[in-house]
Amino acid sequence: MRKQQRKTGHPRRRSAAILDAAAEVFASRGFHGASTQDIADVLGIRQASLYYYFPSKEVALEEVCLRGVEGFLETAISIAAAAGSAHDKIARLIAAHLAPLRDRRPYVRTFLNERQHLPTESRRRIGRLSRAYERLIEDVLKSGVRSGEFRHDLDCRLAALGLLGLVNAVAAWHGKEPKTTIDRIASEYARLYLGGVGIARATGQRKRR
Amino acid sequence: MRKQQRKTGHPRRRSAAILDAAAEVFASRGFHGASTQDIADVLGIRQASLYYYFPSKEVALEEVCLRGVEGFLETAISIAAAAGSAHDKIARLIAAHLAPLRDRRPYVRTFLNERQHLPTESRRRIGRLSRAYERLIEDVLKSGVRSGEFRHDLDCRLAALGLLGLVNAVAAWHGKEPKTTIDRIASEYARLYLGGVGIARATGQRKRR
DNA sequence: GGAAAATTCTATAGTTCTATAGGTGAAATC
DNA sequence: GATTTCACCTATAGAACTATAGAATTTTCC
Repeated sequence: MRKQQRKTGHPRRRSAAILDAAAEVFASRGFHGASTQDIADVLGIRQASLYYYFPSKEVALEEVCLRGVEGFLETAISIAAAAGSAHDKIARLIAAHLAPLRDRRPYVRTFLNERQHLPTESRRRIGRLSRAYERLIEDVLKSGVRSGEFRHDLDCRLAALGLLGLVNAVAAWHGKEPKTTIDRIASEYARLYLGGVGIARATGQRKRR
Repeated sequence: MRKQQRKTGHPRRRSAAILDAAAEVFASRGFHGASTQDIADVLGIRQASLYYYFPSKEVALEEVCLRGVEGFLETAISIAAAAGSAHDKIARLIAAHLAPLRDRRPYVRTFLNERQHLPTESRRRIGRLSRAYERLIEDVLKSGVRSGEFRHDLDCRLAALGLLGLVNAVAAWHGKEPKTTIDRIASEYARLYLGGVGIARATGQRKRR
């Protein structure tokens, strides 16, 4: 008399679906706002059945957050290490930072908004990752200042934080904004960040009213 | 055998202190992560005593969020309506947006991060406010494009969202970053947003007065 | 000093939520 | 075709949390 339909398939597939559901629910309602019941509802299984896949809600958060950050630092390191102008590197860093939003937005959002609720240990570990990432951006900016590409009086720390604010905010609205592909955002933001909103290479002073 | 010290003073004072505590706790642990017990602990009173000041935790969130947004739209409207270049308006909008972080950061943070948990009605109301605010920024950008101050191919919608991302992120780290005053952030971000990180000199953001 | 108002207390009902224990049927393996 | 493993199930213990009721204490005001 069971009316549920079993999902057959490889175990990998199923745990992935479980984690997807958790990410979805954590992203939209927040870790504490989401109950394990909510996650189970998405999957069409019973609340207690989730505990076959993870030992606690907190561990589920850890796994989601982990998938939310994975790759970020590595990719950024390889971009920074490659040859090229600071200009190009910043543009590539922006594109690489936004790319994961295409196929794992709920994971990224959960990482960004809910990592503060991780247990102390993993929160610290992830905090170190974040700081390394920030420093890496800051270093690229500094190298751009040294090479003369960027303003000599640029506050690289503030500029790095600004860049992160700019790109991280995308996770919050992308998907709701119509007709805005990740590619488009990346190229527009790169332009914005590198050259500002103004007319970058105009010769004369703008007219003022 | 009561060891607590009563805070005497005007009723206004006391309710303000209660709301401060709620804002503090909501900002640092999130609405659902914060218990009424946590708020009471900050104040040194019993959990149930809070219900003398508000009828439910949700209403407390409403009041905190309301104080978190109040003034934003009004200030922005008057900046947009005033005379001056689009350049100046953007700079002033940035400064005005950051100003409340000086004296009500927990309120602003709670608004930014927890408004999604407001009951439907007030969430909608506040949603409308936010959208009006976004549109206003977008309009200033558009006027800058028309006047020739900004790039003719600027995507004003994206640029407006970018500006908001930039400034809203400050709420998350200001206070932890050492030696970074709101004034300094405002002027550096205005420069960044208007002229980018590169050595653009075209548009007259020079200080004159 | 005494009445009224304001503020906090104790005690607890009632709900919601996480997590555990043990069972069941289907699928995979031998 | 018997056995083991997998992926769920039911039932519930136990903790945490919101909110109410009514008493007690402190402060304000005359």
